[in-house]
Amino acid sequence: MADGNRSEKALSDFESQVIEFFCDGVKILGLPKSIGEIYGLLFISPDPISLDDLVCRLGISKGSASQGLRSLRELGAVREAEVTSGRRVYYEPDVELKRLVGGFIKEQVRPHLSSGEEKLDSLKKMVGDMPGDVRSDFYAGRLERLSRWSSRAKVVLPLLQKFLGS
Amino acid sequence: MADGNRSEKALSDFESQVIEFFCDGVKILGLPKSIGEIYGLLFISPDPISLDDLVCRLGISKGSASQGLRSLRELGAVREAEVTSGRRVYYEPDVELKRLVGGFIKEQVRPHLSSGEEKLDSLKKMVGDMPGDVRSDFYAGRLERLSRWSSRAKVVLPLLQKFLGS
DNA sequence: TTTTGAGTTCAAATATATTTGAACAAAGAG
DNA sequence: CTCTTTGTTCAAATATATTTGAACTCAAAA
Repeated sequence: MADGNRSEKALSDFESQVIEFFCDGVKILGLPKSIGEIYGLLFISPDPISLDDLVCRLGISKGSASQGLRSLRELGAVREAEVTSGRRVYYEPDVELKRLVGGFIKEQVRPHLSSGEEKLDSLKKMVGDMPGDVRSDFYAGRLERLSRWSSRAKVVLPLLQKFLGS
Repeated sequence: MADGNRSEKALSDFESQVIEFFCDGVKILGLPKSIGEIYGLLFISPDPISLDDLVCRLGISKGSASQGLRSLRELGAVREAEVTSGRRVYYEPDVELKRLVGGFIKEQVRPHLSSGEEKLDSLKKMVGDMPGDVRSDFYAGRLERLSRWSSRAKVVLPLLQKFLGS
């Protein structure tokens, strides 16, 4: 059933530019370009899109599309649509800034903060075991400062999400 | 004048771990590892440090050290110390979270936001020139949403800096 | 059960970003 | 003025990250 209606066409100039817009965006976040392409196309498409659509329209490999979609689902930026015509899965974007930011913080930021705090604790222990001289006092002060940075971040992140939810 | 007192020694285990801590940190921000190494050593050193010290102690090239220092100065994360014994320049870190975040926002975030807004305007113009059908209404809605994201960001960033300054 | 098609995985290929090092510039010392 | 020392630049080398594509799994259809 060759479906002339659907989306196998090349990207329009408009679509390309929207996609490029998102590529720029995800680059700032340190995510790969393909993620931006996929989310961009989903974002600007009125109807849900399947993996094969992404492959055809963006001209990327099935592997890229599959991995990109997984990352986006993990971030909560994309979800399966209800459609499910036949066996194929269709996807649609989550377009709520609050949820996008929340997902990014939860997946990309918090894990780093946690592991950072563990390392900080281990460093503090090292300083505790040092002979107490001027230098170890300096070190303790610096580590204290890092702890303060970390708790600031822990206070600010939820606040940030709250502000973006309005 | 071989100065046995100063810093040509290999990094202590403690110093290495602090530096690694900062390398992890800058990676999240999408900055190169050498930036983390340089800032890390400055952060944990009681006294200002010269470019040559960085080269010797971190085992990086002069080129890397020079470029890394420049980036850090542009970010406002590092400044020249008063010392200036002889012709050599010594550096010290800025350790105020508020200023570090402020510099990062100003140098890395705002430029992207600005160029993003320009691209958005151009996209809106494209939609304005489209024949007015259902699809162009959808596009206009999506672009409107992007505009809202952008203004949210512009409100939140100064707020963020304010909170970190307390 | 066998076949078909959607989707995943991962090692190799590619693309991108960082680091190096040698040539160069600038400025004080002799 | 010339020599030395300090630091910069940038093309090439290296390291890192992403993308591809072929082999695979899984589940539904025949």
